Amino acid sequence: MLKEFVRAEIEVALSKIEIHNHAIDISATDKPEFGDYATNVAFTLSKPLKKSPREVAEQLLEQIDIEKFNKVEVAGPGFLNFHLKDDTIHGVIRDAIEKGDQFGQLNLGEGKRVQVEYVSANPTGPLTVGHGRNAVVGDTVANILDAVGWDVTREYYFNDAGKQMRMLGESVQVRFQQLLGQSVEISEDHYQGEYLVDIAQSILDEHGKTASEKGWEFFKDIAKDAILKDIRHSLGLLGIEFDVYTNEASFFDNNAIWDCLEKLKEKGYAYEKDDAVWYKATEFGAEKDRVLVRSTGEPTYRLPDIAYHVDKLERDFDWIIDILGADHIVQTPDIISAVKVLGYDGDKIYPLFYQFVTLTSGGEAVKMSTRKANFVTLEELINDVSADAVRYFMISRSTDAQMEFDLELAKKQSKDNPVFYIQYAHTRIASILREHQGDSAVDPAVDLSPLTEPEIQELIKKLDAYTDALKETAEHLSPHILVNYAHQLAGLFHTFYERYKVLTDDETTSKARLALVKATQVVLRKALTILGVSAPERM
RNA sequence: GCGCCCGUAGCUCAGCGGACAGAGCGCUGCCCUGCGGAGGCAGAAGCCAGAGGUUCAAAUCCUCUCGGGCGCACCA
Repeated sequence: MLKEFVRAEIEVALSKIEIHNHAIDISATDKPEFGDYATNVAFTLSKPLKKSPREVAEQLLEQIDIEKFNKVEVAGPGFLNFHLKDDTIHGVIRDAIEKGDQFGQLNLGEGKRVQVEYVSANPTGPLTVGHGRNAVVGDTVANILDAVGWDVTREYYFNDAGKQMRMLGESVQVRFQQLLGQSVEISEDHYQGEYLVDIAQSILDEHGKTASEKGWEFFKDIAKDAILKDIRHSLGLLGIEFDVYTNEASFFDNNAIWDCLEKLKEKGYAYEKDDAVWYKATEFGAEKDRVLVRSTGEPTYRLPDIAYHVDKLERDFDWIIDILGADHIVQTPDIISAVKVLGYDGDKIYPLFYQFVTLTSGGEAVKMSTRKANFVTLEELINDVSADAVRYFMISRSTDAQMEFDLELAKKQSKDNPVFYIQYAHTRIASILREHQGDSAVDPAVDLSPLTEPEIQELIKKLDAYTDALKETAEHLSPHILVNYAHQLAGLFHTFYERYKVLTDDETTSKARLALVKATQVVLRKALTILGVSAPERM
């Protein structure tokens, strides 16, 4: 890495003036006259050395091995600017071609086990656009951790127990009865969606009128299976698959929830009041205590959630990441504190919150409620703008940012989606390689000295920055950092492509540029793969 | 009322302690007989919500104010 090359030289220079273990910040510069990389160490050393930043910089400059650089100079109030030698920069291309898929690998996870739980949508209806952000963020975070050396388990928590499932069963039952011509009204609490009419119809087709003698559980089971199948289909379109599905109902079946409840009572963190069982959340700073078991005897979602997290911790993960919408911020601390009360290491649980996508259509707000059935399904969106565009959109911004998504605009502009800009760069590369006898023409030992143009050197430095981008993306669990990186890389490639021909009259130049193109493909492909976006040969 | 996130170009958003603030879309004008124009180049467009503070250095950190979103269920 070029940055590390610079860092090492600064460390040597610092040690000559008896400074050790001082943090060195190096940044890529945004102006050519500032060189390739710059450091601000002179500022941070200014105080301890009791000298002005400029003086420190001058002193440090004397200790730098100038021979290893094209030029090193003090600039502005005390920046130290490094101009690299062409040969140093060219090393990046050789590295990328030689290592291929192994280029820029990091092993931050060291094979440790992480579980990423995402989507976990209730099986009460099709996935909406809102679920899409959860799904794509979760899947990409899993890809990132996988790329960076973690042993990743992707998991979907399936809420197939509780009150909402009864509502689902009853809703389908009502629809079924309506199909038989009975005058039954669907109630306010029920799920209103048309998709339940379809399910009711399929039940009628398959089981006939006799099904009317069955209870709501019968309708619930069929509906649940049909909806799960539909959810998996939608996710499949985005290339999302899970390693493990955990059913909420299993924690009822094996009594895990009641074991948890007993232990919480024993430890003094659960108590009875008004016929309900409460969790002493106030002990951990919450505003009020929370209900674990309703006065009806039915647990709230909280109790199985606690049992589920105990289950996760017993499965020996080193890290547990829950991908959650902003509406879950208040309740998550309860789960973590409860798990700690039960003797587990709750600090292993990391909730990753994302802000909501608000939907508009031609400027008009579109509300999303599965129960009221006025939603746009994820699958509709995928069909309208393509899976790649949906994935790109969902992770192109910080998870902390609320996003506005205009359906009409998205459909109209789907060709202008930035994802195609990145993919087009890859397509151009693939096309060039086709025209030039493909990979076989790329020689890692080729003479790269013709690559002196500033635009080309910018591109090479960006290739080198891949590892930094990946590291930052993984450390912050922020997919959008890698998205921005890929976009910048594609931009620099397009500039290069417009300005310089790969096939020229000069064979040395052609070979060198071909190597650059190949190196760019290696890196672009790696980034796109992690983002879950295809790297097409043709578009 | 309390908690969490956000207020940066007309719109959607990057930048989150460093040297004159960026991208995409939209707008204006250029560039295809040669590796794919889903592209490139140039331009217009910003008191980085406001006010204090910390720092050699603040869009970036702290405090307050004003806007917007999401929560604060015996729904999940």
